[in-house]
Amino acid sequence: MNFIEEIIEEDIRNNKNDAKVKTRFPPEPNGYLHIGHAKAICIDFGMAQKYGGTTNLRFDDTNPVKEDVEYVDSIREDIHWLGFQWAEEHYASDYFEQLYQWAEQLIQEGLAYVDDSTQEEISAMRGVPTKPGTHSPYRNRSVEENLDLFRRMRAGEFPDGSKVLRAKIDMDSPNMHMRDPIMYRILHAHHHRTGDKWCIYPMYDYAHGQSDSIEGITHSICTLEFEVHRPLYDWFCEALKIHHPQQIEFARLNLSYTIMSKRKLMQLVQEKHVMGWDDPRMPTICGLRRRGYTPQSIRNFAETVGVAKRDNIIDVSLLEFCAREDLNKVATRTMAVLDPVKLIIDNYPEGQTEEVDAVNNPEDPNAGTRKLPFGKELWIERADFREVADKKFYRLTIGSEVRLKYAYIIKCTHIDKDAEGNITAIHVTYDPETKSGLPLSNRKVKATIHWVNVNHAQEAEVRLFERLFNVPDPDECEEGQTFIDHINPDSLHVTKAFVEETINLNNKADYYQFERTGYFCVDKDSTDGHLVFNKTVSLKQ
RNA sequence: UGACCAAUGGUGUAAUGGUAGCACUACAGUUUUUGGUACUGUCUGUCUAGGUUCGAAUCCUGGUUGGUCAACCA
Repeated sequence: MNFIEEIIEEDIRNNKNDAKVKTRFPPEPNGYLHIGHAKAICIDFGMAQKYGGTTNLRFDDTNPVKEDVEYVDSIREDIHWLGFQWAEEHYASDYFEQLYQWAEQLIQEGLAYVDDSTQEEISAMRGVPTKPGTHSPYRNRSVEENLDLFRRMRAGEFPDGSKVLRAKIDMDSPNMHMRDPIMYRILHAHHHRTGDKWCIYPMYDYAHGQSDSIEGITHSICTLEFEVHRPLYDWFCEALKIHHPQQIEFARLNLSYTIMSKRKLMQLVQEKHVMGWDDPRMPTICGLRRRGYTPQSIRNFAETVGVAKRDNIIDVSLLEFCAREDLNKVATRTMAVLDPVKLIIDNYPEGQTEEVDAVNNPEDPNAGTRKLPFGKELWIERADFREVADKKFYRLTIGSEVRLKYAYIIKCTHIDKDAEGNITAIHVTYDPETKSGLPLSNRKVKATIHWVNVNHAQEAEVRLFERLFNVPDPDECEEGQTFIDHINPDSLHVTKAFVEETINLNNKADYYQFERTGYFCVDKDSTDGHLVFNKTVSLKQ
């Protein structure tokens, strides 16, 4: 049981909130969701599910200059894809009028004032964490003057940045957020939902807790950096005498060999270090989706990393483990040769083709079988043959035997080479008595290799991905460096492969395992005559 | 020279005063028509110094280390 569950169970025992649980996931629509958000989503929705409650989706759209509907749509899609359904969809901007009324109420009670100081002056008066701040000369304006000014702010009488509304709290507080925090700023900006109705916009601290309160949220779960905001969250709820949700903070997810900051991910996209937000190398949810991760694997990952308050860097190998674990159960097996070399069965009848049975998924009997065309000339992996083999290599070498999966046991006799010494063909003989299913096929051989028929395979593009960064913590930089300097210049390899001809856009599985190689999925760049596969993750070697 | 938060194997995370466990990683072995899967095993841990207690990873005090906070961002 994690510490959030402990808090919730304690609250239920004490019949707090009538023993109900209601959470929310509150993204700002200013970027795409990433694996860190996936963790938060799994916690927000997971806690409510576990305790019989519901979860709202609320867009924290209080800053019109950064936000856009493009992001709203992608966020909705990503949450659904992950497998969660929100009870209600809300927008902080839906509460602007209520928030405004509450602001007037605080002014009436002498708890808020309009400040004409410049940004620089306010910053200077706020002081530093180790030294108290000083009072603004506007701090003791009358209620009437404050009210008049605030109403004229709303009416649009003042230019951007000329005035702000501040809460009157404590300029001596060791917590910077309590030093008369700004509640409203003037922004003559077009909002993606409210249009030009408003020219003053509430700050996060003035909007978030009250939005939670309006929705009747019981447990407002967020990341650690908001811990210092909690006294302010509490202050507004108390000052307004409204329902007071409990803010609970947990440590955000960090993943080795990647970055998680929205700003930096945006930079990767804008500077074209990647193909887009959904580039399979990106830690975004849409990137992982395109990479071939299953929603289940991401949910398992979020469950496995746990929830605590200590800073962490999760090893990407755990994410990869979760991918393999789920993909092993659901991926359709197929034969694909990524680095082909021709194999010729010299004693196999010229022009003959026979069908062999192949299992679609050994982990799932219901997945059935399919027929594969076997013949005299096959493609096999170049790496499955070695001219000089050491003891640990037990695949094909001159004089040795291996099994061609679902077909025959073969023995290598000799090889052809070109002028440069590259192997152009591998000659073998087969034993007709060893066809899979026949009694003699049970003979022990050291290895089984995969193949595709030269005359039946189709060519496909395969995109292989390496880590986007070549250091575990790309944010750790030497003087004068940035995370950009840690980008792995070799993170994308595009190659041609031969795959079974049965796969096409009308007849494709969601997830494939290329036997003995790894997990792959069909990329959206595919067209009818040209399949593109993305490698999700290798099989464990 | 501030306040707040946190410290358990290489990485995460449990143990809520009573046998330090689990997962990943790494390495061995068994099974296998995928060098996959499954199964078994091995290695490695309570930041530090005191205190309370029959007994401390757990409670207390000091220290050390890491993180957060000084946007009209969220």
